Amino acid sequence: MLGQDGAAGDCCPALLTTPLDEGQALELAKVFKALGDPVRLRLLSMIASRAGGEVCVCDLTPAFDLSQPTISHHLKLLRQAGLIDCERRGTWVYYWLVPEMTDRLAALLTRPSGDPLPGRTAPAGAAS
Amino acid sequence: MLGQDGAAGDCCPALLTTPLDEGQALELAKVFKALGDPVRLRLLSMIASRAGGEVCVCDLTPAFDLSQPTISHHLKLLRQAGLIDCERRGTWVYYWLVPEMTDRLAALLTRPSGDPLPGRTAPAGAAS
DNA sequence: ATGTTGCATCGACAGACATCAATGCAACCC
DNA sequence: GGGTTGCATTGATGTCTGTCGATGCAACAT
Repeated sequence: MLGQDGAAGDCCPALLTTPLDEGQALELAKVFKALGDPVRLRLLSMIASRAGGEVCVCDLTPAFDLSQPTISHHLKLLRQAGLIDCERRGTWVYYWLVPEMTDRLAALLTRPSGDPLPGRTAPAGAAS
Repeated sequence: MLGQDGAAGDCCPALLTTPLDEGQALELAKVFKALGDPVRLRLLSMIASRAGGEVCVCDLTPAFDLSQPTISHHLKLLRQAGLIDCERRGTWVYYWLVPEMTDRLAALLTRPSGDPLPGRTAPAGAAS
């Protein structure tokens, strides 16, 4: 997976400075695909911004005009992407953010400040 | 769009600290959806990491086992998402990264360091 | 003008995905 | 026990999406 590759020389795929290989691209795409839906984005946002760090599903479902199974499905995808995790406690199930994953994505999308993206040399006919 | 809302009180959607509203979620989802495909991720990575800041399509296409129309299609989606831009120069078309967009995404996924995500209080029955 | 090359667009098609109603299952309450 | 509530899973269905071959169009070469 993408969340446990602290093994050898593969610390961070470096999206913006080195061409991604196929394997990395496949893993990463799964996570971004999970973020590529407005319902899941709102779910993630509601979970992440919750004081206490946890949300009960029963607090999420009524915020949408969608059936309960649909919300459950979206939560499952977010969990499979490693973005959230959950636990059953008595009758209710609580979800929380996995900040390590969002941290990783943020790092991927951050360009190194020292020797940043080449910054393309003003193209010939682009002045206008 | 998402790239020009420097207007009033909407500087940055704040994915992780405030619940996203439906409109913001829809716009953001378009961008993440564009990133949610391994081919597009590799294309973006190849474009972003290119010395000089630009890549000719003719340098991208042969790197994939896909037809030329398919690559063209993916480039179009990345461009519509605001992640890259392009320009025709003579016979060739050159693409480059729009760093403002990746910067914005990185900011969205970065949790505020001062008073960060509540950091959930160790759940009651989770000690095992 | 004619041919060639680089890239975008079109139309078609198979596979993936979001959604729902129905059902299953666990935990609680009586 | 039986009933109820909270959530996940299943199966079905309509829509979206990745892919291709065929075609169109612009720029260059001869």
